[in-house]
Amino acid sequence: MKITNNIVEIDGIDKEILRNLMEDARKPILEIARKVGISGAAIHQRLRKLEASGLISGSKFIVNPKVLGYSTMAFIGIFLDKAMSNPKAVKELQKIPEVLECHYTTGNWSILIKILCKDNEHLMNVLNKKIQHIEGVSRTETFISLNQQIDRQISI
Amino acid sequence: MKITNNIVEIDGIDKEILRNLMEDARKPILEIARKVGISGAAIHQRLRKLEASGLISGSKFIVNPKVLGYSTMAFIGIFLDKAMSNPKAVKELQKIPEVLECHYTTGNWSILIKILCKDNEHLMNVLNKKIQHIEGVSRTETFISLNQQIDRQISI
DNA sequence: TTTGAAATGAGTGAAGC
DNA sequence: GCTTCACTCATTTCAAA
Repeated sequence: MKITNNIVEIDGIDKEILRNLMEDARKPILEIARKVGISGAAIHQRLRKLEASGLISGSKFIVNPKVLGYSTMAFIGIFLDKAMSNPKAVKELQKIPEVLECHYTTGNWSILIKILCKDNEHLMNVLNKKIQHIEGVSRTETFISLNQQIDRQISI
Repeated sequence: MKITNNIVEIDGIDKEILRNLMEDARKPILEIARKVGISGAAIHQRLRKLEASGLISGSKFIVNPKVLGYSTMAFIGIFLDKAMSNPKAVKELQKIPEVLECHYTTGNWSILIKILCKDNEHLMNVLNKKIQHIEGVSRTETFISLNQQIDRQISI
């Protein structure tokens, strides 16, 4: 592992370890060890270094929202009255559990959010009863995702 | 666990298990067992059922792209000549590793993608040399994320 | 950075309530 | 659906190369 300008460079074994764990966070270290041909203890130590470098920010179980009845995903562009209102608006958006992502963006809107609802009615309620009521929000534009065709992490 | 209309409903213990593993996929089952007060084997059995129900779609290590030098995230709205071109365009987008998400959306564009690049120059190259060259792509609109303020999964 | 060995702790499956 | 028990396997640490 090499660090230049706060950018980490990793070698092929680290990449192999990460690729395996990015696919399945519970894959046993020993199994990876057998695959890449070094001892489990070595992998263990490499992982500690990767964590210390900040490259690994954790691990997550992925739940399938559709099985819980959440099948409407949408992007919403939000216009704010003044740029000033941003931190306050984000604080309010945090409180809405349906909001999965929130980006401060260049271009048309001040904020772009990704939201996940059960159905269109649920989406409408969140929009009209929650988002539109946030102080500073003047207008919104909604784009419903009819189908998500790609969903992945950075490739290593 | 109850299943109605293909929608799964889970009880408080399942929620507790999922919440723990969504936060840290490698958290030992026995540790969760001690927290929620039932045996490890019982948790193990519940997890098998949750997997079988399709609620759990796997687990992932999360890498921090900034540490690898990827610090420019953007959303790009893509206009396609004809709706027909969609499957072909998606196939081409699949081949571009910088593309993390791809949604077929209602509204202005045919497609909305999320993309992660090292810097603005890298983003410009992907746009001009890859995306604009895809057959059927007529125009694009780019929104750079200056700051991602929320990033989470569905709340359980 | 790697290794092997040793100790602790976790995952798994069967049987019984 | 939970429990306990027995077994196997993984994780973690450490000293040494």
